[in-house]
Amino acid sequence: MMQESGTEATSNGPASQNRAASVEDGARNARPNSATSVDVTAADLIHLQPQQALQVARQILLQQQHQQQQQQQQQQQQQLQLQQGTDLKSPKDNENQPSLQVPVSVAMMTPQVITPQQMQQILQQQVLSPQQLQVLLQQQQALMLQQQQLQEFYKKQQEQLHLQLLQQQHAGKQSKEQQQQAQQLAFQQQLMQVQQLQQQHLLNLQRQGLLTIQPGQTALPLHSLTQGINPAELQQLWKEVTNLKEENNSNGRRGLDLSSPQPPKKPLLNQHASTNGQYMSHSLKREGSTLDDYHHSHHSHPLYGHGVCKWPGCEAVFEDFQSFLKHLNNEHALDDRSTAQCRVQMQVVQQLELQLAKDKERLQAMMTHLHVKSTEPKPTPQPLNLVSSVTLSKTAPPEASPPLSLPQTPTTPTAPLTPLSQAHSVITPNSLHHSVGPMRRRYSDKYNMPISPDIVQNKEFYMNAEVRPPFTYASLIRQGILESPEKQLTLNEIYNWFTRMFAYFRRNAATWKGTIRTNLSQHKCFVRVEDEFGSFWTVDDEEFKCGRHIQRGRPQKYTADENFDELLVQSPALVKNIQTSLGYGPALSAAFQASMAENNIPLYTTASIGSPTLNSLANAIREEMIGAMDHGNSNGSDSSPGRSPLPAMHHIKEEPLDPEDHEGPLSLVTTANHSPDFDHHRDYDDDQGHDDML
DNA sequence: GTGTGCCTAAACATGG
DNA sequence: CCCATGTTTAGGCACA
Repeated sequence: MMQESGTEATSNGPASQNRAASVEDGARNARPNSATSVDVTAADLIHLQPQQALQVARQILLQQQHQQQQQQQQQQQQQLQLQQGTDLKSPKDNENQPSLQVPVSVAMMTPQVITPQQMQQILQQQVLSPQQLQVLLQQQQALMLQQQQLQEFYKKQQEQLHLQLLQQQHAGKQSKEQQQQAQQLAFQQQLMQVQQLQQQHLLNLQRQGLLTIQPGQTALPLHSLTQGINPAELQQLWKEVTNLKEENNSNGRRGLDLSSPQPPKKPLLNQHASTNGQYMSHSLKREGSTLDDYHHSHHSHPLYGHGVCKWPGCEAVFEDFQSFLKHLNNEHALDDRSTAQCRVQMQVVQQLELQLAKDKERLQAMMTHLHVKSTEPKPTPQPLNLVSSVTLSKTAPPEASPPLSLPQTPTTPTAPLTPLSQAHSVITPNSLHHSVGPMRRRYSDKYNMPISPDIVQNKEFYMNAEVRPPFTYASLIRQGILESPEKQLTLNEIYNWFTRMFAYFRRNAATWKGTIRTNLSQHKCFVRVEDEFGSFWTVDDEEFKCGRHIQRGRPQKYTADENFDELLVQSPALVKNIQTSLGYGPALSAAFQASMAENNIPLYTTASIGSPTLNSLANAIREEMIGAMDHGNSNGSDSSPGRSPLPAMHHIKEEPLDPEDHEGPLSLVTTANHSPDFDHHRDYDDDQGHDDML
């Protein structure tokens, strides 16, 4: 928990920086031209080629952005006129310029949102894994939610400003302009304050891993920051809220009541509906009844759910909706704090949008890549997602396609390159209909596919996308250990490796950490070694290839016809501890294992009887170790500071042997504990120990 | 239907 | 007592 390192969130590579920058640049560059270029609806995307669909979608978004920008410009002009003219407008003016009621801030909130429906349409053309789809949809939904909240807040903000301005109006025309100027000043000060809060908030988000802002990418968040705060916008924002007086005049005095309907806002909502299908459903719903009805009868305020105030950081509980409304008006009224929170929320939304843009870019690269690949093999119309691809891969003879030799030439550094899916299956749109639930089948398990190539090639992808890596915990732990300089990691370092390498494991730490501990204990391939500074874990790759677990429960029956030699060879309990009981340093232990592997000799211990070769080699290593230990422990480990790379001679937990099995130091009988299928995969021994790259 | 592998939760033990 | 670490067991799920 406490070791959730704070550095992972910023570990994006330069490639993603470039990608994000290009997205931003593209958006900026496209704006001036987009008005004349794109005239495609989301529905048209269905008829497009998969590669084109996303680009068109992006063009649509850019077009929408441009329209919004135009609206903003219009508003600026209109507000300029308003400022130059009299401060108060007649209702007629209001009717003539309905766009005045469109808050710039609200327009800013919906720059790049595609509806889930649109997203589905697009995605169903593509080749996607359920995980990727899930991630996209979650991001999209989060965006929608936040936008709704922001819109509600801005409505309320405007209404409250209406009231204030109405009061000012009653105070007399003479002082009105002065008051406005004073308020404008105060407002700007508030926003400046908010800017600082935003930066803090961004930093927090970054630390929490919610945002991934690369060092070279600072221009983006800074840009959005300044974009949200620049003086022009301050002016705009101020004018915009001050121009709502007429609206209030025509509507009567219902300023503070959030439940008060806002007929002039309907065009705004519908306008959004044109760009946001999900919101359209809301707006249409609202059009059927007043907002009052909406809030009171449906009680589905975006800031109110399950009896809890959903204002950021609030979470106050309320019995009924009315008390919530009171709370909303009292606790979250227009003040410095609320304004700051609102602006922060805007930044959050902007960042999410940015992230979405990046992910869409990534998605496009993925789809382009996979689409090309999908035409190569026979287009089997079956399987579908990675799960199935795993299954397929398992049916294929491993030696026919050694994972290590897969010539992967990434089209994009972040596109997930899943050798198996590319080699053996085609991800079809049907896969989208499959559940996006947790994957129970991960490759590298039964046939012990080395996962290094995939992890290495998709490193950046897994680091940034909250996609569950399609590997078993045991495979991942092994990878982490083998990646370490000393081929050994403490439990804590294993945790850190997971959080560092996989965005997915930056959440639900309690769950996966527990699973890691269970795996370490249950898998015979993980060997715990103790030294004077603590304990660490190493990998017995041979055992990993066998994929055995520590015997749980009652020992399996050992039939007399089992081959005794094989039992010797397969002694996992011995491997689990006797090896380390000799006090071999992990590095040498790894070397030892490698030697064993090269000789195709299963790793067990010097104590175990077996081949003379093994015995002699083990003895030689032991002597070497003893000599080395005389020189003390010198070389430190980067990944495990404060711990000696050489374990102390004293060790370790004793293997809990069954009493009837514990006969003599050699414990040969423990072999009886093994699974009946212990020797199923001996043919893959030649693969061993060569995939500890990185 | 059954066996197997994996994941997850939980209980428990141990040591700092 | 709390927490981290480690072990063990049980149940659920997916798959062959």
